[in-house]
Amino acid sequence: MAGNIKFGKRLRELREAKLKNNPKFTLRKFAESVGISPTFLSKVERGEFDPPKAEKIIKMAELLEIDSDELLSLAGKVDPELEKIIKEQPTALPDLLRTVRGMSEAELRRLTQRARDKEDG
Amino acid sequence: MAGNIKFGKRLRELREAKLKNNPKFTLRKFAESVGISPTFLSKVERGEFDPPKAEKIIKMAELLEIDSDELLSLAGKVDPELEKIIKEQPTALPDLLRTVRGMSEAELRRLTQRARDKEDG
DNA sequence: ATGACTGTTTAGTATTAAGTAAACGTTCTA
DNA sequence: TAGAACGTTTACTTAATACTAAACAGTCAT
Repeated sequence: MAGNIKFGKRLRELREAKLKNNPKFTLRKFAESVGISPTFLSKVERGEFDPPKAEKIIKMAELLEIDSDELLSLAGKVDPELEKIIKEQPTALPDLLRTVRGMSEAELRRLTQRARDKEDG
Repeated sequence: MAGNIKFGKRLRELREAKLKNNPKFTLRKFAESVGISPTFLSKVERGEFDPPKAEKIIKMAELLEIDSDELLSLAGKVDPELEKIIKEQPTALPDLLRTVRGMSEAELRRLTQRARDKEDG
């Protein structure tokens, strides 16, 4: 119930942009497509309620045709799929994450590229 | 309430090993040190209740003088600190994790070592 | 044979997250 | 001037997680 206004503002912005050329993006209709009540969406968009759970946020991102990581991040949540990935390597991946903590985004991108190279080659 | 017997069995094993040369590790006293009731610990150790939340598991690992990742992993949980790390790089780290998914532990260790080298050098 | 300490059982409670139904005032259209 | 649709408000609900207090039965030392 604390309310995250950044998430809400961005969501309304994205939804209203879509609404301009698609009448399926009214608050009521969008809420229905996502699987939540208009009541709840209204309050979330105005920061009166916390963002919905990750699953609903991912659904929203799909409908809005954007990358779900942006909305998840604004909501202060992490894609639950990442938790699954970590659980598949429950000692090596925590170690990796703790090691890369503090690295810049560019460094992380280079490391990711190197990991990808390994996979392919 | 499902009950995770592997976590419980291992916990009891570790606690009873400690108890052999330290009377502070009875079920009641250990429960108190961790900050949970003996009722709850008894049921958790016998797999009748789900493991406690991550924070309590980490406290247990400290008291037992073991690496918390083992217990967290048995409990099917992830160190909440990792979520914080991901949120610090909310696009690069999800990408990295999705990229390394499926890599063997040895490969992950090599990658971690490379990340560490970069940091130091 | 009592008191002190075990772990266990019975019977629940507390907290938090994640929402909802229905009515309301406003605007737009027919 | 009625009907339909919009976003909002009021007043609660539901579901899951994470536990707890108190009584109980067994063991051990005194």
